This record gives sequence, C-alpha cells and structure tokens, in this order.
Amino acid sequence: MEERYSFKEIEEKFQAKWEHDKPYASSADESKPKYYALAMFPYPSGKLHMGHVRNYSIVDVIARFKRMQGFNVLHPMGWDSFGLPAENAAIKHQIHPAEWTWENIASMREQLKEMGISYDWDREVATCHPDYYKWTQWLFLEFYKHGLVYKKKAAVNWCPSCATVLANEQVVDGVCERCDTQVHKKDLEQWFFKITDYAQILLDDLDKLTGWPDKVKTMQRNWIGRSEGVELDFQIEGQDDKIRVYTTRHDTIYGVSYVVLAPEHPLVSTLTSGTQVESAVKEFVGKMQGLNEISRTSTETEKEGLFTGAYCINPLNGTKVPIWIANYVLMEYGTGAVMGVPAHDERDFTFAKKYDLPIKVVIAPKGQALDSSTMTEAYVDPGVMVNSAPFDGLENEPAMEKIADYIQQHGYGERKINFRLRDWLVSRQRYWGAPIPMLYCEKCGEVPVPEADLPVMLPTDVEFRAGGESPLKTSSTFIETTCPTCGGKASRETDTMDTFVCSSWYFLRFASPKSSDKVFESKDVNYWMPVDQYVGGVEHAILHLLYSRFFTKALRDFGHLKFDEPFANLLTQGMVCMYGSKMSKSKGNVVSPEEIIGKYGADTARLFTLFAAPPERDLEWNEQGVEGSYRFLNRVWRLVYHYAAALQAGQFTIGEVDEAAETLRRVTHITIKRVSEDISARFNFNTAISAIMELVNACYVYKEHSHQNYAVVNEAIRTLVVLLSPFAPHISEELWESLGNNTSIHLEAWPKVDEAALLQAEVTVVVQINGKLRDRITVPTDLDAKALEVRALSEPKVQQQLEGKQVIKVISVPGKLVNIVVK
RNA sequence: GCCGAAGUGGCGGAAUAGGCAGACGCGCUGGUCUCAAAAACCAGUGGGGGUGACUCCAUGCCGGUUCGACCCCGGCCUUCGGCACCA
Repeated sequence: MEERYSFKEIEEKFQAKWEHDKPYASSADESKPKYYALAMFPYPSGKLHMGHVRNYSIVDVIARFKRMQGFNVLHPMGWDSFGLPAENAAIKHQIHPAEWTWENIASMREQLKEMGISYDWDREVATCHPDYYKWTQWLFLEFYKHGLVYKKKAAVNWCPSCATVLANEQVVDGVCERCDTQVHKKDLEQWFFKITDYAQILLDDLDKLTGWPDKVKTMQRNWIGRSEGVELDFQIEGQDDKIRVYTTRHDTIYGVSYVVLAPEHPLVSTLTSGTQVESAVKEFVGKMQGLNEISRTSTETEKEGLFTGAYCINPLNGTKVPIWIANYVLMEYGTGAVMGVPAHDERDFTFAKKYDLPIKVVIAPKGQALDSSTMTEAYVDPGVMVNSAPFDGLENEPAMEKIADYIQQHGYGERKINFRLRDWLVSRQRYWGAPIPMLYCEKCGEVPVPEADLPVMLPTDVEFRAGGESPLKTSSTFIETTCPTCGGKASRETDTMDTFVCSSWYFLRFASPKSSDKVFESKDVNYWMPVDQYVGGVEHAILHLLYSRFFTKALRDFGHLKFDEPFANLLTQGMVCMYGSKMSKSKGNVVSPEEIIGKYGADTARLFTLFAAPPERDLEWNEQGVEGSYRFLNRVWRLVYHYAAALQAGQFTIGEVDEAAETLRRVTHITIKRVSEDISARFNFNTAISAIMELVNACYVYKEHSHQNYAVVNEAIRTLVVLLSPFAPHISEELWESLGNNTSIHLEAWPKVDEAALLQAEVTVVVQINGKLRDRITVPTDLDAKALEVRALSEPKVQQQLEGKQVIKVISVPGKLVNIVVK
C-alpha cells in the first residue's frame, strides 16, 4: 500500500475490476426482497454536468446501502435519446442524428463509469434504438386498440423555429420550452393520447402516493384541475339554437346579466352573420386569433368584448340577457361559453363596469344588504341568497346541491365535472423520434401497422436542412408502402412521437431489457416494479411523472401489469448552483465534472455533492468545500494507513477496555446508528457524512493515546471504511484491501449497532434557572428525577444563584435537564 | 391574485419527539514543523460588556401557549418555486 492517496490509480484500478467482475449485476430472485433504485435517465447531450453527478450519486448511495443491507437491488441506466438537439446538430454539423447521438452516449457512458456508479450496465437501454422504439410503437398501437389514441384536427401550439407542434406542457410562458421562440396557434391533424379518460383516477390515486413530496402531488392536482359544476342551456331569443354554459357558481344564476362566448365559439357566426355587427365581430375575432396564447389569457390583459346584438333567456327566471363575445373566455375549457354574474365574480365585475352592464346582487353577507350601485368589487365570499326566487334566505354554499337538483329536475341542464387536463398531443413533425406506426390507404383509410411489421424504421437516406419541414415528409422510400389490409397503395404517417412517450415506460423495460418478442416479461416486471425510489429534478413534477402514471394505469387496465403506480417513493433533488443561480452555460457559472474528477477524483466529487446540502435542497457549489472533502479523504487514508499493518492479521477479541477505548467503541456504534438512520429514514447524506467525519476525529484522538487497544481500533477502522463505502466507493475498496481483505467491500453486510456499546455510566445534565442555562453537572445515567433534582439544588453554583429567591417549582428530566423556577 | 416551500454565524449547513442553538465542513486568526512555502498537526472563532469569575443579547418581525420555543399557535415581512381570466 502506498503512503499517498493516489485517487487516479485507485479509481482506474477498481473501475476496471468492477467492469470485469460485474458486482452490480442483478437478476430477479423471488427468495430475496427486491429494491429498485432509479434516477431519471438523461438526454445524451454528450457531457455530464454537476446536476447529473449529484442525481446519480444520491441514487448510488441508496443502491449500495440497500445492497449491503441484503436487498436484491436493481440499479439500471439508460438514455432518453430521441429529440431535437440531435437534429439541430445534424443541420449544423452535417452529421446524422443517430451518429451524433451514439457518440454522445458512448462518451457519457464513459463519464458515468468514471463516477463509479454501481449500475447494472447489462440492462442499458436507449430509446432511439430500434429494439426499444419498436416497443414504443407497439405500445402506441396497444393504446390505439383500446381506444386511447385518436386523431383530430386541432388548434395546436406551433413552434416556427423547431417547425413542430408542442404539447401544452412544453409551452412555457407562451414560448417554446426548448428554444424560447414565440409559439403560434395552427390548425393541424394530430394524434392524441386520451389521458383525460384517466383524469379522475390520476387525481384520486395521488392519495396513495405517501412516499411522494406534497409539493409534487399538489402540482399534479392543480394541473389535473378538477372542478364540479353544472352545465345548462340559455335559449337564444328568436332562434332555435341554445347556448350551453358551464358554471361552478350555480348559486348565482339569478344574478346573470349577460352571457359571453369565446371568440372561436361556433355560434358566433350563426348569431352575427348578415347583421350590422358582422364586420366588427369578424375584426374582433381575427384580432383575438392573431394574439398568442399568453397575452390572450393573461390576467394582466385588459378584458375586451363586443355585443353580438342577440339575446338569450335565463332558464331559471326567464330574464332576457345580452350575448357578448369576449377575450377572457376560452374555447378549450367547459363549453366555451359562460354566464356573466358581475356581482359575484371578479372578472365579470370588471367586464360589467367597463361595458356598463347591469350588476345584480344575489348573495349578501349574513345580516347585511349589498348595494350594487356602490360596490367597488365583486362579493365572492359565502352569504345568504337574495333575489333568487325559490332559494331566497338559504346560505349559498349548502344550497349548491339543491340548486343543481332543481336545474336537473326542470331539465335546464345537468351536473358536470370538468378537468383542466387536456388530451396529450403526441404528434411531432420531426425526424428524430419514434415513427407513429400508422398508414393511410386510399381504400381502407387509417390503418395501424401490423405488429409483425414493427419496428417502423427511421430511414437513413434523408437530408437535414435548417428551418425546413420534417425530412420524413420527403423520403419516398419511407412514405410509400402497401396496405396490409387490401394490398393496395398506402402512405406512412410521417409524424414521430413526442419523446415523453418514450420516457413514459422505460422503467418497465429495465426489468427485462433484452426481451425480443415482448415489450417486457410480466414475471420480471411484476417482480421488480414498482420503483422503490425514484430520484430526479422537480422540473419533471408534472409532465414525465403524470405521463408515466398514465401509462402504468392504462397498461394495468390492458392486463399487462399487476400494479397501477410506477414510483412508490419520489425524491426531487435540488439544483446545483453557483453564485446563487443554477449552473448554466448562458450564465457562465459552470464547473465541469471532468475538471473536478481530474483534479480531486470521483470519490471527492461524489462526497462533496452529497455533503454540501441535503438532497432536496439547492446546492451552492464551492471549490473550497470540494477541497475540504478531498482533505477529509486524505485524512481517512492516512488514518487507515497508520493502522493497516497492525490490523491486517484480522482476528481480535474485545476484552478489557479502558476509558479511552470505551469512548472509541461508543463513538463507533453511535456512528453506525446515525449513518444508518440518516441514509434510510431521511436521505440526509450530509449529516451521515458529518457523522463519519466525527468518527474519524475520534480515531485521531484515540491514536494519541499511549495504550492502544487494537481490537477496538480494528472495529472502529473497519466500520469507518464500510460506512464510507456507499459514498466513496473507490477509496474504501482500496482501504478495505489494505486491511487484508480479498473480497469486495461492496459485498460486505452493513454493520450492526451494539446497543451495549452505546451505554454510558455518566451523563451531563443541564441545570436551568427560569429556563436559562446556569450549570452543567455530570451524574450517573440512571439517576432518577427526584435524586437529580436534589443533586442539582445542592450544586454550589446553583445555590449561589438561588440566594434570596423562592423556589416555586422544579422540572426534572432524567438524563437531560433540571429547570428550577424561582421568584 | 391563488397554492406551496424556505428564512439560523463571514459561508454551506446541524439541532431526528418542545429540553445545552450553531454539530460537521469551509473561511479566518494565532501557533508547531520548515531556510522558506505547501501539506499536516495543535488552539481559537455568533455579537456586545467586563481585568476576571462572569454577564447580557441572539434562529426574518410582532404577539401567544409552555417550567422551557429555531421547533407549536395567530398575525405580518422577505425570498424562491408552481399555477394563473379554467367560469
């Protein structure tokens, strides 16, 4: 063993050994409890960043810890490898997206191996590999078969820069999530997944996810956005048509003073064509369509509207109310038409004030009257119903049910539950994605590609040009085919799937990644799933996690799975920051893992990212802190080196121990306890590491002691190295070897706490007077409350403090403190 | 606007069930070793006052509960994150 800690040599040595011995290979084994640890798989950008290092280090500690505790651990890694950057690279550097992607994967795989993460590399998957996307396509057809995939013309979010459609979820503040270009609306025929069929169950089952952060569950709840209300019809005066509106405030129906349609509402032209307002309406509607969605729907935007000249009838009281068109009504939600109740809705109030529409009070605060002429804002709080014929005098909230019943009984409308969640648009007009396996036949129409013909391979003879349409659109070898039903001419769908489809099931594929005739082996999937611990950034709180839950539930319903939630426990790790903001190229505050690994080694890099902050919090990068972690590993190295020769013999029996040795034993076992609890119960790796540091400090103190009890030292040192091994796997493997072991430390059992070693004969107890610390006394651990009180009161310091004062009460907590209350 | 999280030394953070605030690390100060430096090791390190034993103040602010509050309750302030005209 060398005297100096040569991290480079050690890390290379064991990485080669692990590559050869495969100590992290896994296979289903019903006789052992399983544990599936998973980090969100990365997009292969080519370079690992600190966020990856942190994410994978966290999961690796968990995986290694569970393995040492005797679990059969599955810890796989793969690549979310379809997507736009590869195509952009193709255009920019004239390199095929596949080539670019596979090179990136190769280089990132190398970097991950340099981190010493305990992956079972035999299970690696890449979503862009035909062996994988064949099954993404198969799943698409499976969903199609079960009526969960459909095609429709839709006003979609179009990114002109990417020349593709984006899901609502990929439009952030009105701009493209990837390239920050303004997104437009465009009408196109698009494929959708019917996730709205699962809205209710996706919402309900959030309650089952006790291992998920509330924050994420709340975000999903808001995204699904369930609301309960009533839909009812307003008869248009002088016409046959009715306007159907949706409301959750049916308690205010008697206060309706107008009805508003969304500009896109089909009744708009029916109502206005051939009338005086026709051209004004057309102009207004045109103006609204020209606006992008954020400025159209922002609360900041001023409400604008136009009277159609038509009227409709409130079914409950027969009142005639004007029909308007306004920018603040959305066609996509509810019925695209709403009733305006200015007295009890903020938006309606603002609108009514602007256009001088009547304000009619129908809810008044208890025991008070509301005057519509003096109101300065809508009254939205609970109250008593007024001017509402049969319901006058009722409290509005409890009356909701009665009113809904009344509406249903009279045939005015019915109860309705709405969700904000929309169906998932998966069509992308791009090349580098899984082709949608559908055909269009002149005779048979829309035809799914037969399973035997999968995968629909991406053609290689394509050209990539900037700003152009998808290269698939111009590839005749790809498009032209024959219809499997009639044998006639057919053309292929040229859209590919949103990459979120590929990432909605990869965690299932890891259970049987090599399965060639099935999407996955049921036996394996049902053994390994659900994922016991999933770790990733909170930016996936909605999209990826919701889609994955949807896929899992649907596949359960199709009979392929025996469970309906994919991730039992979720940890959302914080960002890696420097100078207060997230490390990013644009901010110029990036530190590359390569650089840190080169300078200090992977063990130091891992240790620092785990030590600097608890995992769910943002981590502030600090190079001096990294040096501290490096110093610590050197300190451990020298300590073990100091004792290695003496301890190699191995066998020691702990006999008589003096006070110093007893202390070291106690610290050893306290450390086992703290590290175990910090890892398993709380994922607080920062405090686990500080506990290990304290053990090292205690060993150094003991080292200076004149009499050395090698049995106790042996226990302390071996424990130290084992406890350190999940965090810093290379150095601990080397140190383990230097202690005379010829098997891997990573196959060792996690150490057990000797409760007897924790016991102490004496303990320090705090003495407070009126809650203020006044003295510390050392007393026998088992001293009872009464004896402790007597002892505290007799202390000279305490006596001094009590002079001239009257003791009113004494609180005595054995082993902890005595509080003397005086006057 | 609504929902959620967080505010503790010079910095990252700790206090696991209401019981010693500041573990551990970084930084800083002084020292040992050295021709010198680096490394390493030792000591100190929340703020104020006192020669000193000591003492007062201190976990964003104000109040409450309690023998005792970083922790529980009420009200504010600030920062961050999510949603945002969803009827």
